[in-house]
Amino acid sequence: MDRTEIIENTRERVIESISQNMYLYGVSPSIGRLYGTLYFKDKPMTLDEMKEELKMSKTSMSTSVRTLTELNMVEKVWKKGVRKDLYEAKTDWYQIFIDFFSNQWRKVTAMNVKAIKQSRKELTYMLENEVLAESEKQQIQSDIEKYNQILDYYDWLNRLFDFLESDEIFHHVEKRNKWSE
Amino acid sequence: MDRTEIIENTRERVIESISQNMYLYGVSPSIGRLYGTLYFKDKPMTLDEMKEELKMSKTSMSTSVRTLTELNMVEKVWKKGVRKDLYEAKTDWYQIFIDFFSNQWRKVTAMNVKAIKQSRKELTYMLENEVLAESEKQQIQSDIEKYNQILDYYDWLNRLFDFLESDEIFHHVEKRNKWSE
DNA sequence: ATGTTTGTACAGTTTAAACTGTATATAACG
DNA sequence: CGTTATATACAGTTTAAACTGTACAAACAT
Repeated sequence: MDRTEIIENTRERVIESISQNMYLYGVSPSIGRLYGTLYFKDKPMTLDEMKEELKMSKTSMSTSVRTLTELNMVEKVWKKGVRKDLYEAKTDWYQIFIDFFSNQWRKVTAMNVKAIKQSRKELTYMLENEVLAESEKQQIQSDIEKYNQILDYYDWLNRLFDFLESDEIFHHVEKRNKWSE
Repeated sequence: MDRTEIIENTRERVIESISQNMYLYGVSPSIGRLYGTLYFKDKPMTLDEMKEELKMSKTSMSTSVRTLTELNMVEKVWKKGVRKDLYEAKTDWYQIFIDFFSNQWRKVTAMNVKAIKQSRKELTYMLENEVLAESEKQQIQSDIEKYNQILDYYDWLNRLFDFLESDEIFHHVEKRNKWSE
């Protein structure tokens, strides 16, 4: 095994490890492997280069790159004279982590909040306008209380995301250069 | 449509919304629906009751409950005289959120760190013990620098999890009772 | 002990996600 | 303008995940 091969293997191991773990961001291992590949290439890549490197279809590369773009993990770059689209990996993992929450989680919680408010509205209406048996009333009030607690939680979650998005978090959990220079 | 049905529908909407969004925790919609169902039942449930309620197999209920238990979203409870296992939903979503990171994310980052340290070790060895062309040397040093940056990031991430796990986070992003009493 | 009940392993089936190849729209170039 | 190159929509295929039913092991009751 020659040296170039060893270097290649060390990379391969790390890429594999990154890809296996990217399910935390809700993407498949293949997409993870693509990100890993882009991460180690210091130049931007075209879809054809990715296809070649990963031995996969161009269609897959296209959709995967789109997914990674939506996650803010990859961006399209322009280069004069090059017709093909070029993509490169973003390398600021702190930012990627924070963006993931701000984008993905916020979207999801917003949908939940909507559903809950609608349900709460309907229950409140019943409570105010209908003649109810005592057991029904308690049932409803118990549900409304649950909804309220969930709303408070989502409110907290959003403020947490604000906290992360502003760089305030780095005052309390600071970046350190323990390993890198 | 009578009142009981309306109440049921409002719950159903919220459960559906919860279940659709639980992919953020890496679980399937069915598992989300199970959690939602348990969440609204104020009593613990047996596997047979879940099976009945969701019209699914007992095997699925068993594995789903296990998954939810690993996520700290459900816990087994004991009740004198009842032979069947009883499970109930945990309701402290703040804690669930934090536990998710402390457990799942930490596990994953630990694996990544291991792979990276191994790779870095091999590269460092080459650098110190082999005669290398200048281009190879630069290649290796560039990779090592990448590994170091990743390690610093993971170090930060773990300290962030510490920050969440200690209740320090609640001093900066406090719980509020805006909706609930 | 013996018989019953309950939870889960496992193999097989169904359903959904990932992936490919072709066909087409859009943009770049002469 | 016509021609060529590039990315993506879409239908079809493959692969993986989710789910079920049966069979068995562990726990309990008698």
